[in-house]
Amino acid sequence: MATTEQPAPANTASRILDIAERLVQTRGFNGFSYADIAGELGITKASLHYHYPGKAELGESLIVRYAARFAEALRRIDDTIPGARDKLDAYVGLLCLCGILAAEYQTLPDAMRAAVIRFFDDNEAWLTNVLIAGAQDGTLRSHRPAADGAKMLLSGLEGAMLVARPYDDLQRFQSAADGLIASL
Amino acid sequence: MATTEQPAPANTASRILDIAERLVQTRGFNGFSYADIAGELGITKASLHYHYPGKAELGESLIVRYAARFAEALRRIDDTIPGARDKLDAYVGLLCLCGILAAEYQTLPDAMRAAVIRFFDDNEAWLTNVLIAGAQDGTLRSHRPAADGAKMLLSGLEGAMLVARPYDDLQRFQSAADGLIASL
DNA sequence: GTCTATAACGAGATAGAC
DNA sequence: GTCTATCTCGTTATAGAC
Repeated sequence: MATTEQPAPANTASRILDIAERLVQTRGFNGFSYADIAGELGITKASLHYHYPGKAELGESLIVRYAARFAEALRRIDDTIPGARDKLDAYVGLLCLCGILAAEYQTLPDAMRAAVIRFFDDNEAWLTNVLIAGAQDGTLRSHRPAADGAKMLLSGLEGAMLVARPYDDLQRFQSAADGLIASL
Repeated sequence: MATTEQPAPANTASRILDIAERLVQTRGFNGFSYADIAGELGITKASLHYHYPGKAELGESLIVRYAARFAEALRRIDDTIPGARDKLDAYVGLLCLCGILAAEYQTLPDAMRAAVIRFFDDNEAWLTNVLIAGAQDGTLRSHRPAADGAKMLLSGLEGAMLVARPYDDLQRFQSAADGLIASL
């Protein structure tokens, strides 16, 4: 039964995060307000404060959830994709939220700053492992230490997202990303 | 006479831009207010509106001046540095303002958006020329079309600035930049 | 060219009823 | 859990005196 089953409508708290996440990615953390979320969700600003006492807590929950999902996605890549190069291709499709938060870093609440740093550190560690594995099995050239390559790759991909943003051009991002990976 | 000559104290209008430029680079365009500038300059917020009617006009003047200075610096590089690789090293030292504006793009006044796009386009054109020259005289490898290399280099450098920001680590940026250029 | 004073608005946030 | 009502603050901006 229940042949017309819909995906369970998420509870309010997570729907708030869904909307906030989209707004952060397009306008930055300082570029949206409680009013934006409330309007879109059809409830009042006051109700938002029931779920998240303040915008800092909302932002922290946001980035914690994002980091957890990201870590899970990385695990899935590790479990299902063998080749280093293919792993990197899959990785490119994940990256999103933290670039814009890096740009806003100086104006973010403390808890969010720490989470942003942690996110980059985790990404770098994961990338380093992939580059090491790729160098060992010969699928990637290794002209430099894997840790340096990981830093450059992360920087390059975040930058490609950043620059592609004004052009509103996903293709621009994808080809820059492809070029970066091809150079490894 | 005038042995103790100081650099002529800039007029108010340009001192406003000086302060605003520094604030944009650290906090983003939406991360500072007229009050910040007024406080630092020792005048009132109202006086700022005499020089720049609104924040959008201030932002536009800011980026126009920045782009002009940047173009002049590029000309100087072209005039004084022969090698493609050395040109790129000098270029890395210039880059600064526009990365953070790219991140904020969706929330910028229209006039600023256009200027941001123009800035990236100009940079890409200049880089493309340098890469072509370097390929012709053999000082740079040319594994891909110069225009693609220019896009990747610009993205990579802006990204390196972006990611280095939370770590407050100029060395991190410099080594990423060196690595990018070395890969050419 | 700079000031005081104030307008007009939007932001995040709180109290208390339902 | 959501509402109405209100508060406080910071923001951009304007009017008009000096």
